[in-house]
Amino acid sequence: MSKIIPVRNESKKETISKNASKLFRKKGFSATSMRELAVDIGVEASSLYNHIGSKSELLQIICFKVANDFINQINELEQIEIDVTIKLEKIIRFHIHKMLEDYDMVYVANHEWKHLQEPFLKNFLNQRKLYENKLIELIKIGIFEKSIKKLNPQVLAFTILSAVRGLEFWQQHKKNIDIAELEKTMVTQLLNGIIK
Amino acid sequence: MSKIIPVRNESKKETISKNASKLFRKKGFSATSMRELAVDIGVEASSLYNHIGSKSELLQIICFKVANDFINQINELEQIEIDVTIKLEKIIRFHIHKMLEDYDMVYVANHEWKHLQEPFLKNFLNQRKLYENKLIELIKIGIFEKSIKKLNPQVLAFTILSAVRGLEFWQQHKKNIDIAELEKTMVTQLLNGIIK
DNA sequence: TTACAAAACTAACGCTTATTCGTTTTTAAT
DNA sequence: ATTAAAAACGAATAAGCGTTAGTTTTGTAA
Repeated sequence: MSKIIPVRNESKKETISKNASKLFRKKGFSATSMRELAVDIGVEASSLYNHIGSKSELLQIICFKVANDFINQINELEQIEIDVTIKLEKIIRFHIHKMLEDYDMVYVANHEWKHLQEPFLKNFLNQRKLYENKLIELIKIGIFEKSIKKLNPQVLAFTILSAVRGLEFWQQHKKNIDIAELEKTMVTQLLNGIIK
Repeated sequence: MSKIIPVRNESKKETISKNASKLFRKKGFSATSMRELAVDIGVEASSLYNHIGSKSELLQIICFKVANDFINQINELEQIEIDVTIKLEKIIRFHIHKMLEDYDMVYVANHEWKHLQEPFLKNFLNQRKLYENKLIELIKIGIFEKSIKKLNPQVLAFTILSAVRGLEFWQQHKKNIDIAELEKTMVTQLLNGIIK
């Protein structure tokens, strides 16, 4: 008989979630079977149900963990009194670090959330919209304070989010690009542009 | 008995592909069943196989149609002798227009390509890399000519691609944002930055 | 050592899946 | 009206799905 062995001080549920993140990212939520997940962990599929409620629950855990991390960060940022442009820079850098640390989970939250069941789907999209709106508000302040160009704040926000959400590419080029250069380049491009 | 009725001068295969694009986008490739697709078209699932070879073939058609469109555009652009920054602007605008015209197909090509079977998967990724490399080369020329800032060309290229690939958000905000403003804002942000 | 709970196992359920088969209906050309 | 091809159908297939039930093994504490 095999066993689920949690690494470090993780619970077994966390171990399963981590493995699920990896598979959901690689194969997609729908194309990943509980039997595959079980093989990956080294246990029978039915044994997983001693620790989790359902396949769907795994997706919930992943998506809301990520959503909360981002909401928390932007909430903290709101409290601090620094220039808007510096806040934007911090947000971009946070996205880059999250994508580095929790690649699988962030990827799944970005790409597989549509397979959440109600009411979790609505809930997740509300969280997302909340985050987007906070970013838009930040940009509006910047425009008001004349530190940011007078452009459509919604588009500016979505472009930043699209750019950082697309950071998956970085995983495949880890060796070529070092993280400090990545950060510097993206922050410069998104905030200052690329044309001399 | 029902029938597959092609609109305009499309073939029936094209009609099926269009419908498949819509469903693959909404539900994902794996979560879309041939029965659902059949219902959408108004026919029995088995009847589809008079026109297509397999579910997988539908994904191939979609992904390679999109890949070819983008490759063709950047190839044409290579021939023209205009400033690099104007080429970049044209590329960004082309992405915006494609996302507007063929939303479902472009979305599927961007998000569901991983479900392609070999050798199509490798083939598609090669096409993608080819496109990315052409964009990187363009940026390198710009840096050499000193019209573009000396930053990591790979990161610059991927950030632009991430930003335009994320243009899905626009579909949900069609009413609020008009396309001319969208184009202007994104081009300005990505090329000139947002800070005054 | 005994006893209990946690967590593994095997086996199965009911359902859905993509696809195939043989047949019938429809369409279009002679 | 006759014929042949195209395209629909219903039924069936084999495989895979998430999940449950009942049972056995394992780990822990008295």
